[in-house]
Amino acid sequence: MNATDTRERILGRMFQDIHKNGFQGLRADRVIADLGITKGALYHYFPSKDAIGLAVIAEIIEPSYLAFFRSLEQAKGHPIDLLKGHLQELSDKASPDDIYLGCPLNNLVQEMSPLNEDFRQRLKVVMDGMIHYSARALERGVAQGQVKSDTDCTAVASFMVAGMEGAYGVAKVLKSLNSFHRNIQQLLNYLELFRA
Amino acid sequence: MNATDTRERILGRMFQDIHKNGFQGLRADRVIADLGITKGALYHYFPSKDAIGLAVIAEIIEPSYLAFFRSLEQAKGHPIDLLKGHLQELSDKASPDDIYLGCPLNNLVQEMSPLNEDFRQRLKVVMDGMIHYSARALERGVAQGQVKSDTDCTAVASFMVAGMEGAYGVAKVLKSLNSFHRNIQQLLNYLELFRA
DNA sequence: TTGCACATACCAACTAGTATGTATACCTTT
DNA sequence: AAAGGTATACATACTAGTTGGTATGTGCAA
Repeated sequence: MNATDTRERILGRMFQDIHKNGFQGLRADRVIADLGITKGALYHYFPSKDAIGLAVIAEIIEPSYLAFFRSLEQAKGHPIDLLKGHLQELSDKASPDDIYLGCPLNNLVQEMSPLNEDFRQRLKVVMDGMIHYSARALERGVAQGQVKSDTDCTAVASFMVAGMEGAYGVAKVLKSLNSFHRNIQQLLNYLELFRA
Repeated sequence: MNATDTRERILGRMFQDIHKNGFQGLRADRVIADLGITKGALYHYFPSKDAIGLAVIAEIIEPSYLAFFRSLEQAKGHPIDLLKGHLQELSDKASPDDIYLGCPLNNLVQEMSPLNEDFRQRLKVVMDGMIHYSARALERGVAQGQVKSDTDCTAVASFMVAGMEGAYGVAKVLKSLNSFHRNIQQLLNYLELFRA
C-alpha cells in the first residue's frame, strides 16, 4: 500500500460519506474507522475537514462531471444528439441509489454555497464548465446549420443543466427512478426544439 | 406575549436558520440566543430537534408552497397562463438573498431525503402536491381545449417543478439572479409548447 | 392549588483537531 | 557496503469546545 493509494482511498470514502450525509454530516471518525486507519493517517494527508471537502470536489467531482462536457470540444456529430445522448445515458445508467442519494454536485451546491465561499467557487467552476462547453457546442451547431440560428445557446445550455439537477432533486424526494426518467425525457424533448 | 406567539417566533427563526445553514447546520443554541429566550422555552414547545424540523416543514414550508397550487383548483383562466404567472412572479420577486440561500424546500429535500424518512415523507407531500395540482389544472385545460390534447400533464407538471428547483440551484452556485431569470424564462417557453 | 410558560444549571456524548511517538524507506557519507 | 541520518507514513492518546437534551425551580394566571 503506497501513499497515493491511501490518500485516494481516504478521498473515495469521504466522497461517499459526503454524498450520503452532506459535508456538514460528514464524520471523519466514521470514515477512518470504516477504512481501518487512524487520525494520524488522515491528518497526515489533509490539514482540515474543509480541505477534505475541497479536495473531493477538485479531484473527484470536477473531473467526473466535466469529462463529458470537455469532450464536446473535439466531438463530432450533431451537438443536440451529443447532449441528448449524455442525458439519455445518465437516465439509463441511474441506479435507485444514485437517485436516492442525489447528484453529488447538486447536493453540495445546495448545502455549501451559502456557507463557504471556497466551496461555492469550486462548485461554480464545475457548473460553469458544464454550461460553457454545452453552449459552445450549440454555437458550433448554429454555425454549421445544425441548430436553429436564433438559439440563445447559453440560455439553453444553462436550462439543460438546471433541468438535469432539478430532475435529480425531484426524483430524490419522490424516491422514484421513474420520475427521473420522465423528467429527463421532457428535457430531451425540450432540447429537440432547437434542432435546425 | 402569549404562548402561541412564542412558539411561532421560535419556528420562524428556526426556519431562517435552517434556510441558511441546513437542518444539520441548525444550532438551537444560536437561535434561542438570537431570540433572547432559553432552552426551557424551546423544549417546552418542541421535544427534539427533529420535531422542530418537521414542524417547520409542516407549518411554514408546506402552507407557503402549496397555497398557490391548491388555489389552481378554483382558479379561472388558462392553466398555462396561471402556471406561467406564478413562475413569472417568483422570478420577479426573487431577491438576491432568495437566490443565494436557495429554495427552502429544495434545500431540505437535497439534504434530508436520504437521512431521515420522516423528513422525506413530509417533503414528498409538498412536492407531490405541487405536481398534482399543476397536473390537474393542465388536465382541465385539456378537457376545455386550452391545452393540447396529447399532453402528458403529469410529466409536464413534474418537469415544471424540476425546472424550477433546478433554476434555483444553478442560480445559487453562480450567485446570479440573472441566471435565475433566464432559466425561468426558458421554463416559460417550455410551458408555452403545450398551449392548444 | 393546579397547570402552564418559561428560566437556570448542568451533563454526557460527540467531534475536529493536536501533540507525540515510531517503524520504515531512502538517501548520503565514509 | 556499512553506517548513519532524514523524511515519510502512519499510530496512539488526548483535549478543548460544542451540542442536543434534561432535571429542576419559579412566577403567574385561572
